[in-house]
Amino acid sequence: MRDEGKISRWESQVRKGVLDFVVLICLEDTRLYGYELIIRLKQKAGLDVSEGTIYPLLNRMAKDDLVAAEWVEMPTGMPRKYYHLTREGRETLADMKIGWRRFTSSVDTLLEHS
Amino acid sequence: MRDEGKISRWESQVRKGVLDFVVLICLEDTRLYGYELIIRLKQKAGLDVSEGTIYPLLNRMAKDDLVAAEWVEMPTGMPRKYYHLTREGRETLADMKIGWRRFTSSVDTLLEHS
DNA sequence: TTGACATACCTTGTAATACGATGTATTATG
DNA sequence: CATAATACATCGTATTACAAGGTATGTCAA
Repeated sequence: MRDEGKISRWESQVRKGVLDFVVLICLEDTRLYGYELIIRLKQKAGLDVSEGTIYPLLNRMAKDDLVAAEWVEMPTGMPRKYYHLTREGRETLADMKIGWRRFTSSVDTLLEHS
Repeated sequence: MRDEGKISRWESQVRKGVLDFVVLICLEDTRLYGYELIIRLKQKAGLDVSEGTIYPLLNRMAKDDLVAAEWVEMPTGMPRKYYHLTREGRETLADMKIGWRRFTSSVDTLLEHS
């Protein structure tokens, strides 16, 4: 029997590093709140990210001034904390895009040469 | 002034998850010893991986039966520990290749839709 | 010959962080 | 009225990359 656990553990590892990146991508054009981000990552990229991951991550990025947030009272239900990119966040995202392309083509080169 | 640290910390994060993957790729066709692996990752993929990273990683993968190793005495210098893929390592690598493609195209989809 | 450098292995400590579990509060639904 | 969904948050654990430091051998220039 094939050990699925080893693969999913690996996929979790891969997600790890790229999570900041995909979150910034999602926030590039729209303001989103945490819970929405989780759903969007699932639907648009097939990424299962838990709440215990996303909320500390958003806090971290806010502390690093990559994103900023404001509370929005809803006519009904819980208030939402909407996040958007800061200027610094956009600059960082631009750098990450370059880094991402460089990195994936490195891996692809390795893949081809084998 | 632009904060380079934030990017390089991120790149370190990205490498993290994919490191097992690229190491298995490198071992797909040839036997390599740890020190050689470090040099090869640097030259072929531009990945700076330190010894404190690679040796524990190889031990971990050996414990997981993805790779196996044998000592080879050299006519001169330190003996080398040559690693090669096990059958299980090849199966895992095949799964990882699929996972890698799936994952990168998810990210690319996000990138295009923004 | 001595000291520096390269090769080659390893371990220990630390810091970062993903994730499950758990908790709170509100509203809708069966 | 209980359950589920929405929406936030935190805590503890486990994983792990990496710097720093250690061991050993060989080469080569000063």
